[in-house]
Amino acid sequence: MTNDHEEPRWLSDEEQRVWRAYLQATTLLDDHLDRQLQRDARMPHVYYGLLVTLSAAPRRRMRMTELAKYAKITRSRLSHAIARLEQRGWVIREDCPSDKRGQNAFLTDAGFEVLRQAAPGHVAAVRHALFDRLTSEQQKSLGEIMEIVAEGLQPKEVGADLPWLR
Amino acid sequence: MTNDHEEPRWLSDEEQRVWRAYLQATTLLDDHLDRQLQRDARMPHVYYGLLVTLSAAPRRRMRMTELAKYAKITRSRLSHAIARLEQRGWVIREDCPSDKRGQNAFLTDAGFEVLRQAAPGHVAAVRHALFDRLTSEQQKSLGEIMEIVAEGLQPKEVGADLPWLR
DNA sequence: ACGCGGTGATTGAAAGCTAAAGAAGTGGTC
DNA sequence: GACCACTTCTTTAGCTTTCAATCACCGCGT
Repeated sequence: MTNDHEEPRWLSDEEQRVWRAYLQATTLLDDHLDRQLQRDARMPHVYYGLLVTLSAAPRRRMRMTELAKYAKITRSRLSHAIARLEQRGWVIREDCPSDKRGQNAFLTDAGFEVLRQAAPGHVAAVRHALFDRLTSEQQKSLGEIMEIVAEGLQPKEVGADLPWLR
Repeated sequence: MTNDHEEPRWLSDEEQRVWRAYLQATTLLDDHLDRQLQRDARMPHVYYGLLVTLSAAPRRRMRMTELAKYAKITRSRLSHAIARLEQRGWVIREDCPSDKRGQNAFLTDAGFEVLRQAAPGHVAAVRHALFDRLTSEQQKSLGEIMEIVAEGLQPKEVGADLPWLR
Protein backbone atom coordinates (compact mmCIF):
# COMPACT_ATOMS: atom_id res chain seq x y z
CA MET A 1 0.00 0.00 0.00
CA THR A 2 1.08 3.55 -0.73
CA ASN A 3 0.18 6.39 1.55
CA ASP A 4 -0.04 10.14 1.21
CA HIS A 5 3.06 10.86 3.23
CA GLU A 6 5.50 9.17 0.90
CA GLU A 7 7.89 11.31 -1.06
CA PRO A 8 6.34 11.60 -4.52
CA ARG A 9 8.27 10.21 -7.47
CA TRP A 10 9.22 13.46 -9.18
CA LEU A 11 9.99 13.47 -12.87
CA SER A 12 13.62 12.87 -13.79
CA ASP A 13 15.41 15.47 -15.89
CA GLU A 14 14.84 13.39 -18.97
CA GLU A 15 11.16 12.90 -18.18
CA GLN A 16 10.79 16.61 -17.61
CA ARG A 17 12.27 17.33 -21.01
CA VAL A 18 9.82 14.92 -22.63
CA TRP A 19 6.87 16.33 -20.72
CA ARG A 20 7.80 19.89 -21.56
CA ALA A 21 8.24 19.06 -25.23
CA TYR A 22 4.86 17.35 -25.18
CA LEU A 23 3.15 20.34 -23.63
CA GLN A 24 4.76 22.81 -25.99
CA ALA A 25 4.15 20.78 -29.11
CA THR A 26 0.52 20.04 -28.32
CA THR A 27 -0.33 23.63 -27.40
CA LEU A 28 1.41 24.99 -30.45
CA LEU A 29 -0.18 22.49 -32.79
CA ASP A 30 -3.61 22.90 -31.29
CA ASP A 31 -3.44 26.68 -31.52
CA HIS A 32 -2.01 26.50 -35.01
CA LEU A 33 -4.85 24.36 -36.33
CA ASP A 34 -7.45 26.38 -34.49
CA ARG A 35 -6.22 29.55 -36.11
CA GLN A 36 -5.91 27.95 -39.52
CA LEU A 37 -9.50 26.75 -39.44
CA GLN A 38 -10.84 29.89 -37.85
CA ARG A 39 -9.28 31.86 -40.66
CA ASP A 40 -10.23 29.55 -43.52
CA ALA A 41 -13.54 28.11 -42.35
CA ARG A 42 -14.66 30.35 -39.50
CA MET A 43 -14.81 27.55 -36.95
CA PRO A 44 -12.59 26.01 -34.29
CA HIS A 45 -10.83 22.70 -34.78
CA VAL A 46 -13.23 20.74 -32.62
CA TYR A 47 -16.22 21.86 -34.70
CA TYR A 48 -14.44 20.85 -37.86
CA GLY A 49 -13.88 17.40 -36.36
CA LEU A 50 -17.57 17.10 -35.64
CA LEU A 51 -18.49 17.92 -39.22
CA VAL A 52 -15.93 15.41 -40.51
CA THR A 53 -17.36 12.70 -38.30
CA LEU A 54 -20.89 13.47 -39.40
CA SER A 55 -19.87 13.46 -43.05
CA ALA A 56 -18.58 9.90 -42.68
CA ALA A 57 -21.62 8.64 -40.79
CA PRO A 58 -24.41 6.74 -42.53
CA ARG A 59 -26.91 9.21 -43.96
CA ARG A 60 -24.70 11.96 -42.51
CA ARG A 61 -26.41 11.78 -39.15
CA MET A 62 -25.50 10.56 -35.71
CA ARG A 63 -26.91 10.44 -32.21
CA MET A 64 -25.60 13.20 -29.96
CA THR A 65 -24.15 10.85 -27.37
CA GLU A 66 -22.40 8.78 -29.97
CA LEU A 67 -20.89 11.86 -31.55
CA ALA A 68 -19.75 13.13 -28.16
CA LYS A 69 -18.12 9.82 -27.31
CA TYR A 70 -16.34 9.66 -30.62
CA ALA A 71 -15.03 13.21 -30.30
CA LYS A 72 -14.10 12.68 -26.63
CA ILE A 73 -16.07 15.70 -25.45
CA THR A 74 -18.88 16.03 -22.95
CA ARG A 75 -22.49 16.02 -24.05
CA SER A 76 -22.83 19.50 -22.67
CA ARG A 77 -20.04 20.80 -24.83
CA LEU A 78 -21.48 19.04 -27.83
CA SER A 79 -24.88 20.57 -27.18
CA HIS A 80 -23.39 24.05 -27.28
CA ALA A 81 -21.30 23.24 -30.32
CA ILE A 82 -24.18 21.80 -32.32
CA ALA A 83 -26.31 24.79 -31.36
CA ARG A 84 -23.77 27.11 -32.97
CA LEU A 85 -23.31 24.90 -36.01
CA GLU A 86 -27.09 24.85 -36.37
CA GLN A 87 -27.20 28.66 -36.25
CA ARG A 88 -24.78 28.73 -39.19
CA GLY A 89 -26.98 26.27 -41.05
CA TRP A 90 -24.33 23.58 -41.26
CA VAL A 91 -26.08 21.07 -39.03
CA ILE A 92 -29.70 20.37 -38.17
CA ARG A 93 -31.10 18.64 -35.11
CA GLU A 94 -33.87 16.11 -35.61
CA ASP A 95 -35.76 13.87 -33.25
CA CYS A 96 -34.71 10.28 -33.03
CA PRO A 97 -37.61 8.06 -34.05
CA SER A 98 -36.75 5.12 -31.83
CA ASP A 99 -36.05 7.05 -28.63
CA LYS A 100 -37.98 10.19 -27.86
CA ARG A 101 -35.19 11.50 -25.64
CA GLY A 102 -32.71 11.24 -28.47
CA GLN A 103 -31.57 13.73 -31.05
CA ASN A 104 -29.75 13.19 -34.29
CA ALA A 105 -27.30 15.71 -35.62
CA PHE A 106 -27.56 15.89 -39.39
CA LEU A 107 -24.92 17.44 -41.63
CA THR A 108 -26.66 19.70 -44.17
CA ASP A 109 -25.55 20.24 -47.75
CA ALA A 110 -24.27 23.64 -46.74
CA GLY A 111 -22.24 22.02 -43.98
CA PHE A 112 -20.89 19.44 -46.37
CA GLU A 113 -19.90 22.15 -48.79
CA VAL A 114 -18.05 24.12 -46.12
CA LEU A 115 -16.20 20.94 -45.22
CA ARG A 116 -15.34 20.23 -48.84
CA GLN A 117 -13.80 23.65 -49.16
CA ALA A 118 -11.94 23.58 -45.87
CA ALA A 119 -10.59 20.04 -46.02
CA PRO A 120 -7.65 20.48 -48.42
CA GLY A 121 -6.20 23.38 -46.48
CA HIS A 122 -6.62 21.58 -43.21
CA VAL A 123 -4.99 18.39 -44.40
CA ALA A 124 -2.13 20.43 -45.78
CA ALA A 125 -1.70 22.13 -42.43
CA VAL A 126 -1.64 18.82 -40.58
CA ARG A 127 0.87 17.38 -43.03
CA HIS A 128 3.07 20.41 -42.88
CA ALA A 129 3.08 20.61 -39.11
CA LEU A 130 3.30 16.91 -38.32
CA PHE A 131 3.63 14.17 -40.90
CA ASP A 132 6.05 15.89 -43.22
CA ARG A 133 8.49 16.33 -40.35
CA LEU A 134 8.51 12.74 -39.11
CA THR A 135 10.08 9.57 -40.47
CA SER A 136 7.71 6.70 -41.05
CA GLU A 137 9.18 4.97 -37.98
CA GLN A 138 8.36 8.02 -35.93
CA GLN A 139 4.84 8.15 -37.31
CA LYS A 140 4.34 4.52 -36.39
CA SER A 141 5.76 5.07 -32.94
CA LEU A 142 3.61 8.13 -32.40
CA GLY A 143 0.52 6.18 -33.33
CA GLU A 144 1.33 3.39 -30.90
CA ILE A 145 2.08 5.78 -28.07
CA MET A 146 -1.06 7.81 -28.56
CA GLU A 147 -3.20 4.70 -28.73
CA ILE A 148 -1.80 3.55 -25.42
CA VAL A 149 -2.43 6.90 -23.78
CA ALA A 150 -5.95 7.21 -25.19
CA GLU A 151 -6.75 3.67 -24.16
CA GLY A 152 -5.59 4.36 -20.62
CA LEU A 153 -7.77 7.44 -20.23
CA GLN A 154 -10.88 5.98 -21.78
CA PRO A 155 -13.65 6.08 -19.17
CA LYS A 156 -14.04 2.37 -18.69
CA GLU A 157 -17.20 0.37 -19.10
CA VAL A 158 -17.52 -1.08 -15.64
CA GLY A 159 -19.41 -4.08 -16.90
CA ALA A 160 -17.14 -4.65 -19.87
CA ASP A 161 -14.37 -6.49 -18.11
CA LEU A 162 -16.46 -7.41 -15.10
CA PRO A 163 -19.34 -9.27 -16.74
CA TRP A 164 -20.60 -10.67 -13.44
CA LEU A 165 -21.38 -7.09 -12.40
CA ARG A 166 -24.03 -6.62 -15.06
CA MET B 1 5.46 25.66 -56.94
CA THR B 2 2.19 24.12 -55.81
CA ASN B 3 -1.11 25.69 -56.72
CA ASP B 4 -4.59 25.61 -55.23
CA HIS B 5 -6.09 23.48 -57.94
CA GLU B 6 -3.98 20.40 -57.35
CA GLU B 7 -5.60 17.37 -55.80
CA PRO B 8 -4.63 17.56 -52.13
CA ARG B 9 -2.57 14.75 -50.65
CA TRP B 10 -5.15 13.20 -48.36
CA LEU B 11 -4.05 11.22 -45.35
CA SER B 12 -3.53 7.51 -45.91
CA ASP B 13 -5.46 5.05 -43.76
CA GLU B 14 -2.43 4.58 -41.56
CA GLU B 15 -1.89 8.32 -41.23
CA GLN B 16 -5.53 8.80 -40.37
CA ARG B 17 -5.22 6.23 -37.59
CA VAL B 18 -2.21 8.03 -36.17
CA TRP B 19 -3.88 11.41 -36.42
CA ARG B 20 -7.04 10.19 -34.79
CA ALA B 21 -5.10 8.55 -31.97
CA TYR B 22 -3.19 11.78 -31.51
CA LEU B 23 -6.35 13.86 -31.30
CA GLN B 24 -8.06 11.49 -28.91
CA ALA B 25 -5.07 11.06 -26.64
CA THR B 26 -4.28 14.75 -26.41
CA THR B 27 -7.86 15.83 -25.73
CA LEU B 28 -8.34 13.10 -23.16
CA LEU B 29 -5.07 13.86 -21.42
CA ASP B 30 -5.62 17.59 -21.46
CA ASP B 31 -9.13 17.27 -20.06
CA HIS B 32 -7.95 14.76 -17.50
CA LEU B 33 -5.24 17.02 -16.13
CA ASP B 34 -7.51 20.03 -16.21
CA ARG B 35 -10.07 18.22 -14.12
CA GLN B 36 -7.46 16.85 -11.75
CA LEU B 37 -6.04 20.29 -11.07
CA GLN B 38 -9.40 22.00 -10.97
CA ARG B 39 -10.47 19.54 -8.32
CA ASP B 40 -7.26 19.51 -6.27
CA ALA B 41 -5.96 23.06 -6.71
CA ARG B 42 -8.87 25.04 -8.09
CA MET B 43 -7.09 26.11 -11.24
CA PRO B 44 -6.73 24.98 -14.84
CA HIS B 45 -3.64 23.21 -16.11
CA VAL B 46 -2.26 26.26 -17.91
CA TYR B 47 -2.35 28.34 -14.73
CA TYR B 48 -0.53 25.62 -12.86
CA GLY B 49 2.15 25.66 -15.52
CA LEU B 50 2.58 29.39 -15.06
CA LEU B 51 3.09 28.98 -11.34
CA VAL B 52 5.61 26.20 -11.91
CA THR B 53 7.58 28.34 -14.31
CA LEU B 54 7.58 31.27 -11.92
CA SER B 55 8.69 29.06 -9.06
CA ALA B 56 11.79 28.08 -11.04
CA ALA B 57 12.67 31.61 -12.09
CA PRO B 58 15.27 33.68 -10.24
CA ARG B 59 13.63 35.46 -7.30
CA ARG B 60 10.39 33.80 -8.41
CA ARG B 61 9.62 36.55 -10.88
CA MET B 62 9.55 36.93 -14.64
CA ARG B 63 8.65 39.45 -17.29
CA MET B 64 5.19 38.95 -18.75
CA THR B 65 6.39 38.50 -22.30
CA GLU B 66 9.03 35.96 -21.29
CA LEU B 67 6.46 33.99 -19.36
CA ALA B 68 4.05 34.06 -22.28
CA LYS B 69 6.71 32.90 -24.70
CA TYR B 70 7.80 30.09 -22.44
CA ALA B 71 4.23 28.89 -21.93
CA LYS B 72 3.41 29.29 -25.63
CA ILE B 73 0.39 31.48 -25.00
CA THR B 74 -0.49 34.98 -26.14
CA ARG B 75 0.25 38.01 -24.01
CA SER B 76 -3.45 38.74 -23.87
CA ARG B 77 -4.22 35.34 -22.46
CA LEU B 78 -1.43 35.67 -19.96
CA SER B 79 -2.72 39.06 -18.87
CA HIS B 80 -6.13 37.62 -18.06
CA ALA B 81 -4.60 34.59 -16.39
CA ILE B 82 -2.29 36.62 -14.18
CA ALA B 83 -5.19 38.87 -13.26
CA ARG B 84 -7.06 35.81 -12.06
CA LEU B 85 -4.07 34.45 -10.16
CA GLU B 86 -3.53 37.85 -8.61
CA GLN B 87 -7.12 37.90 -7.34
CA ARG B 88 -6.43 34.65 -5.53
CA GLY B 89 -3.28 36.12 -4.02
CA TRP B 90 -0.96 33.63 -5.66
CA VAL B 91 0.82 36.10 -7.89
CA ILE B 92 1.57 39.80 -7.70
CA ARG B 93 2.32 42.19 -10.53
CA GLU B 94 5.14 44.66 -10.05
CA ASP B 95 6.65 47.31 -12.27
CA CYS B 96 9.86 46.48 -14.04
CA PRO B 97 12.58 48.90 -12.91
CA SER B 98 14.52 48.93 -16.18
CA ASP B 99 11.57 49.36 -18.57
CA LYS B 100 8.55 51.37 -17.53
CA ARG B 101 6.32 49.49 -19.95
CA GLY B 102 7.26 46.19 -18.39
CA GLN B 103 5.65 44.15 -15.65
CA ASN B 104 7.03 41.33 -13.58
CA ALA B 105 4.85 38.53 -12.35
CA PHE B 106 5.95 37.47 -8.88
CA LEU B 107 4.98 34.19 -7.24
CA THR B 108 3.88 34.91 -3.67
CA ASP B 109 4.46 32.62 -0.71
CA ALA B 110 0.79 31.71 -0.83
CA GLY B 111 1.19 30.78 -4.49
CA PHE B 112 4.27 28.76 -3.72
CA GLU B 113 2.43 26.92 -0.99
CA VAL B 114 -0.48 26.07 -3.26
CA LEU B 115 2.02 24.71 -5.74
CA ARG B 116 3.79 22.67 -3.08
CA GLN B 117 0.52 21.04 -2.11
CA ALA B 118 -0.69 20.44 -5.66
CA ALA B 119 2.55 19.20 -7.19
CA PRO B 120 2.64 15.62 -5.86
CA GLY B 121 -0.87 14.85 -7.05
CA HIS B 122 -0.21 16.40 -10.40
CA VAL B 123 3.03 14.52 -10.98
CA ALA B 124 1.29 11.33 -9.99
CA ALA B 125 -1.46 12.03 -12.51
CA VAL B 126 1.05 12.66 -15.29
CA ARG B 127 2.97 9.51 -14.43
CA HIS B 128 -0.15 7.42 -14.24
CA ALA B 129 -1.57 8.69 -17.51
CA LEU B 130 1.63 8.83 -19.53
CA PHE B 131 5.03 7.70 -18.29
CA ASP B 132 3.92 4.60 -16.44
CA ARG B 133 2.34 3.27 -19.61
CA LEU B 134 5.31 3.75 -21.91
CA THR B 135 8.58 1.87 -22.29
CA SER B 136 11.71 3.98 -21.98
CA GLU B 137 12.20 3.67 -25.74
CA GLN B 138 8.73 5.06 -26.28
CA GLN B 139 9.41 7.90 -23.87
CA LYS B 140 12.57 8.76 -25.73
CA SER B 141 10.80 8.57 -29.06
CA LEU B 142 7.94 10.72 -27.83
CA GLY B 143 10.38 13.35 -26.66
CA GLU B 144 12.14 13.46 -30.00
CA ILE B 145 8.90 13.66 -31.95
CA MET B 146 7.46 16.41 -29.80
CA GLU B 147 10.65 18.42 -30.01
CA ILE B 148 10.52 18.25 -33.79
CA VAL B 149 6.89 19.34 -33.89
CA ALA B 150 7.39 22.15 -31.40
CA GLU B 151 10.47 23.32 -33.22
CA GLY B 152 8.57 23.42 -36.50
CA LEU B 153 5.76 25.54 -35.09
CA GLN B 154 7.95 27.94 -33.17
CA PRO B 155 7.14 31.45 -34.45
CA LYS B 156 10.86 32.27 -34.44
CA GLU B 157 14.09 31.34 -32.74
CA VAL B 158 12.43 31.56 -29.35
CA GLY B 159 13.82 29.97 -26.22
CA ALA B 160 17.47 30.68 -26.77
CA ASP B 161 17.66 32.56 -23.49
CA LEU B 162 16.24 31.84 -20.05
CA PRO B 163 19.31 29.96 -18.86
CA TRP B 164 17.80 29.26 -15.44
CA LEU B 165 15.17 27.13 -17.16
CA ARG B 166 17.85 25.11 -18.93
C1' DA C 1 14.35 67.84 -29.20
C1' DC C 2 10.93 65.80 -32.09
C1' DG C 3 8.60 62.40 -34.61
C1' DC C 4 7.72 57.63 -35.49
C1' DG C 5 7.61 52.80 -35.99
C1' DG C 6 8.03 49.02 -32.88
C1' DT C 7 7.48 46.76 -28.31
C1' DG C 8 5.16 45.55 -23.67
C1' DA C 9 1.11 44.96 -21.60
C1' DT C 10 -3.84 45.59 -20.80
C1' DT C 11 -8.81 45.91 -21.94
C1' DG C 12 -13.58 44.74 -23.45
C1' DA C 13 -16.65 42.13 -26.01
C1' DA C 14 -17.78 37.97 -28.02
C1' DA C 15 -17.03 33.06 -28.49
C1' DG C 16 -16.29 28.87 -26.24
C1' DC C 17 -15.97 25.63 -22.23
C1' DT C 18 -17.27 23.46 -17.66
C1' DA C 19 -19.96 21.89 -13.92
C1' DA C 20 -24.19 21.36 -11.92
C1' DA C 21 -28.90 21.16 -12.22
C1' DG C 22 -33.09 20.27 -14.75
C1' DA C 23 -36.59 18.33 -18.09
C1' DA C 24 -38.09 14.45 -20.50
C1' DG C 25 -38.14 9.56 -21.51
C1' DT C 26 -36.81 4.62 -20.78
C1' DG C 27 -37.00 0.24 -18.69
C1' DG C 28 -37.09 -2.89 -15.13
C1' DT C 29 -39.44 -4.51 -10.74
C1' DC C 30 -42.80 -5.37 -7.58
C1' DG D 1 -49.61 0.59 -13.33
C1' DA D 2 -46.79 2.97 -10.09
C1' DC D 3 -42.35 3.50 -8.68
C1' DC D 4 -37.41 4.17 -9.15
C1' DA D 5 -32.99 4.40 -11.03
C1' DC D 6 -30.80 5.55 -15.05
C1' DT D 7 -30.10 7.68 -19.71
C1' DT D 8 -30.38 11.56 -23.05
C1' DC D 9 -29.97 16.05 -23.91
C1' DT D 10 -30.38 20.97 -22.70
C1' DT D 11 -29.81 24.98 -19.92
C1' DT D 12 -27.78 28.26 -16.79
C1' DA D 13 -24.11 30.71 -14.72
C1' DG D 14 -19.50 31.47 -14.22
C1' DC D 15 -14.94 31.13 -16.06
C1' DT D 16 -11.42 31.10 -19.82
C1' DT D 17 -9.81 32.29 -24.35
C1' DT D 18 -9.61 34.98 -28.53
C1' DC D 19 -9.48 38.99 -31.33
C1' DA D 20 -9.06 43.57 -32.16
C1' DA D 21 -8.26 47.74 -30.25
C1' DT D 22 -5.82 50.78 -26.97
C1' DC D 23 -2.35 52.97 -24.07
C1' DA D 24 2.24 53.82 -22.61
C1' DC D 25 6.87 53.63 -23.38
C1' DC D 26 11.27 52.61 -25.95
C1' DG D 27 14.91 53.91 -29.00
C1' DC D 28 16.33 55.34 -33.34
C1' DG D 29 17.06 58.80 -36.86
C1' DT D 30 17.23 63.34 -38.05
